[in-house]
Amino acid sequence: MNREELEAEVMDLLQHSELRMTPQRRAIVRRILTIPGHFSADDLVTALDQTQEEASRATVYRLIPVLIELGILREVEHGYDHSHYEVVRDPGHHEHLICQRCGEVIEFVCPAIEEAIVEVCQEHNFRQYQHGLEVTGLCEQCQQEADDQHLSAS
Amino acid sequence: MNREELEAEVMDLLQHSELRMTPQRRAIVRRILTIPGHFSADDLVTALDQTQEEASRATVYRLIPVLIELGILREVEHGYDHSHYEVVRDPGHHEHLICQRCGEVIEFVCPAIEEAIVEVCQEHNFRQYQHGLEVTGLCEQCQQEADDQHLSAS
DNA sequence: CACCACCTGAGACTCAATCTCATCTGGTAT
DNA sequence: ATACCAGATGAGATTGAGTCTCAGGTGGTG
Repeated sequence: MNREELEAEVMDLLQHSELRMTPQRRAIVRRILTIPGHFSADDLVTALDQTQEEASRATVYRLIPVLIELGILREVEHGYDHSHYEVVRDPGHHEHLICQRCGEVIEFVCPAIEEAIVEVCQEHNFRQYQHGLEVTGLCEQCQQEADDQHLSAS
Repeated sequence: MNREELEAEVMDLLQHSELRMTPQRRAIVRRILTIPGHFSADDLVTALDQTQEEASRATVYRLIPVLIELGILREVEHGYDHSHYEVVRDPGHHEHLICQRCGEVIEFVCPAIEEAIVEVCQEHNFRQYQHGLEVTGLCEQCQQEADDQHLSAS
């Protein structure tokens, strides 16, 4: 799905919810869809400030939970900083490997994990909305660097 | 492993790192090990304040990342509030089902997921330190209540 | 085209988390 | 024992992400 189609779909979703379409909300959605990776709420505020598009911090912060509720955004916790979000682009939910040292985020998909989660939810009669798996550790390069550092220190 | 053994092991870990053993650090570790479930940094500060044990907020906040680094604590994100932590008690790492409505946290273990993660890490030459899987949605009771509400609203 | 429930923005506010810096101390070397 | 100092501490100031307030604005329906 390309950006235009996605934007149309999202706008449609908003229109058919009980929400009003306002220039601010359109601007926020448009901006979100042009951000390639993860972003924080404040990144959004800053990005909107820099262009002529108008949407205040309060409005941005108010819209984010709504977009999560609608399944358009998903919260991604990096664990070190404040909240980050990403656009849900189905199909293919992905999980994250996060390097503790350099902060690199490697995305991967794993059907086996998806299936296992569905089974667990059935066992517990839990209705899954979203899930997020984050594996923290060291990426290939940082393993090398960390090991070198450790050797020279001892 | 009971609490005394765990405490001894943790103290040993601290002693053999480059860290100094201070009364404050001992107090914090002892307190952490007596908390049954998840806790926030501020819960810890409050708990220490209430007893005669002494450790300032700054000291608590300074020690938490160290304990995570040592693998003694793990960060658990509830996503709605500030950071929460839990003691790593091996074997049997568990994942979390989190109810968006009432906040209940259901823990579960799933060897299939653990295995899948190990495989993915091997594929990416990633050295795993920790992982956390959080599934958000509705618990059994809240599904019922949310559905009832939805019906009466329409 | 009038109406009003919903939306917005500026800025005050909250409070978890971090920083500062003067003082203290664990643990090693002497 | 004891002197020494890198590392640790605490009280309080500071930061900053996120929330709240409230007066005024507006989308969209009847």
